[in-house]
Amino acid sequence: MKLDERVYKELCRVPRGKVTTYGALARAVGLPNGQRIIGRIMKNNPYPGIVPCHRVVRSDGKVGGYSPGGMSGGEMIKSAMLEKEGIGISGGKIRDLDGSLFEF
DNA sequence: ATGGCGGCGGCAC
DNA sequence: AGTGCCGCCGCCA
Repeated sequence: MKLDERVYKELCRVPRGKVTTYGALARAVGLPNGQRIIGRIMKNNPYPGIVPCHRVVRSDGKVGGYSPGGMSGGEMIKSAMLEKEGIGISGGKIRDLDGSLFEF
């Protein structure tokens, strides 16, 4: 199975209301340092709407990028979606409702 | 087969 | 605490 497939599958395991990181996802598919590849794969996401690519965030607390179909400025949309799923965001950072950093 | 590139990560200022 | 820079690894020309 191609790497992409595994990543998408792995990503689907992430339940609504929770998030994962690029690095974690990379490790999950056997690439300890393949964070970049994950981003690439998200960009090429062939299953928009099926694979929750918006649920992938950066390990430093920022939401990270989002370019569905190559459109730009999708990061705000990404945050909006995350908040809809119960994930708190403020100042471009992922926060829990009480202001503490979100845990992965 | 080689080079360039990317929705990042971590350590160093 | 915030910003910058370099590193690492698979995919597509």
